[in-house]
Amino acid sequence: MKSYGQYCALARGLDVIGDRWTLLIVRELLAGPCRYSELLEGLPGIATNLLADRLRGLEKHGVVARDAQGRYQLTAWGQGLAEPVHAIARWAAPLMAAPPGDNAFRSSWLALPVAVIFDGTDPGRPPLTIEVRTGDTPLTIESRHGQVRVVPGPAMSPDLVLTGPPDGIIGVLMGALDQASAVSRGVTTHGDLRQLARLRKPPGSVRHR
Amino acid sequence: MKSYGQYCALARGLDVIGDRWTLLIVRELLAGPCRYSELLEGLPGIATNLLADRLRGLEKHGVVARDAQGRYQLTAWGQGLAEPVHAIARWAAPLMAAPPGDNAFRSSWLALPVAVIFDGTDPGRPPLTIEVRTGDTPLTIESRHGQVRVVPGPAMSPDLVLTGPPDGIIGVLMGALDQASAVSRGVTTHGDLRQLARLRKPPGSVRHR
DNA sequence: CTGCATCCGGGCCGATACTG
DNA sequence: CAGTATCGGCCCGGATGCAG
Repeated sequence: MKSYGQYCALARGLDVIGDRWTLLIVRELLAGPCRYSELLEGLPGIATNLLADRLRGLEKHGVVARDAQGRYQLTAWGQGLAEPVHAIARWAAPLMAAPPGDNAFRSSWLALPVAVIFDGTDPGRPPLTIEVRTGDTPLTIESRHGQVRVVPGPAMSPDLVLTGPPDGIIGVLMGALDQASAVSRGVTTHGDLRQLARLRKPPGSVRHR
Repeated sequence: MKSYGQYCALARGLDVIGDRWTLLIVRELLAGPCRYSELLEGLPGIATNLLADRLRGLEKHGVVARDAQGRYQLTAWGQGLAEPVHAIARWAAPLMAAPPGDNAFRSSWLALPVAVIFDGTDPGRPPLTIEVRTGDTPLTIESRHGQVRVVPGPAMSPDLVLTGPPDGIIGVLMGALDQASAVSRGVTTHGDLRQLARLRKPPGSVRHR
């Protein structure tokens, strides 16, 4: 992309990450190192040459590097994009109220709303294991040591199991849907939904970065 | 722009603000309502039809609205873009170490680094008035009631006056340049630079949103 | 003068085919 | 598996036109 040619941090930042698809590539890499084919799989709709172009650009700018196995991973500076990405996702949360329609979905993308909803470290947050069955593959949300993280695959002995379409799952995780609304959205639950509320941050609490 | 077609908050957000120039238009509007011609002036390099296109798109999506005088302004939702914009600017701060070269610059763009450096409300922050003479027009940084804001135009009786090129000014505001380095960067100061340090946030302090 | 619309050349995007 | 090559089409950028 052509540079904006402006001496402004926003413009110079967008010179690096403003290209189409670039931040979505970063979203994939925020989950950990990825092979080229994994990126293609996680970015339905991208053309292969564009993915190669973007990765070259990100590597040139020092956002992405190759590891020993040739996988792509974020540099320390690239990891810093978690905050802009979360900020955009938080701002765009109202857009998720519209149903997926024919939009593509990968269950790994749930890591983003989970990071936004269960942000930061909270010593008072209880441990909990949630298995989520939606999209292409099951996934586990784990609350441990006051932090919430997402790992691929099913859980061994989950406290809560959520099954259903992605919009319903996100509504339940956000706390926007109660048990009855969740059912009407096609979400079936095994376990007590109220455990989720204890994972969310109380409003006005201190943010840890 | 074509939609990414993904059920993901980041992708859906970028469907709205991911187009080229869009976030720079938002940057301008974060300073307050703007006429079309003011936007053109603050966005050197943009084509007039693109500005019109982007404004239409932002209006359609509910990010921007017209006020009684026909000026463009952010909606309540659009104001929420301050956080993503600040997050990108914070991430891109290292890119500002490279000198402006032939990049364009507007002194009003200093509002962004000022918002990032002197973020939030801090009751312990002393009142202070700084006049900055750089770029196209002078501008005043005011610390009042624990908050720091930028207003156009010179100050009546500033505690500190900074004159010089934009990269030097930003270095001084960040605290990256001491008095001697500032001079070597072409910045002349009237007043005590140490007053600036009292405006910056102590690391690890609580963030208020 | 403000606030756009139109036109057009060039470059980027998107889909497919192909290769080491 | 991990990209490169190619090509049509759309979007971007710059100049110009024009209505209120």
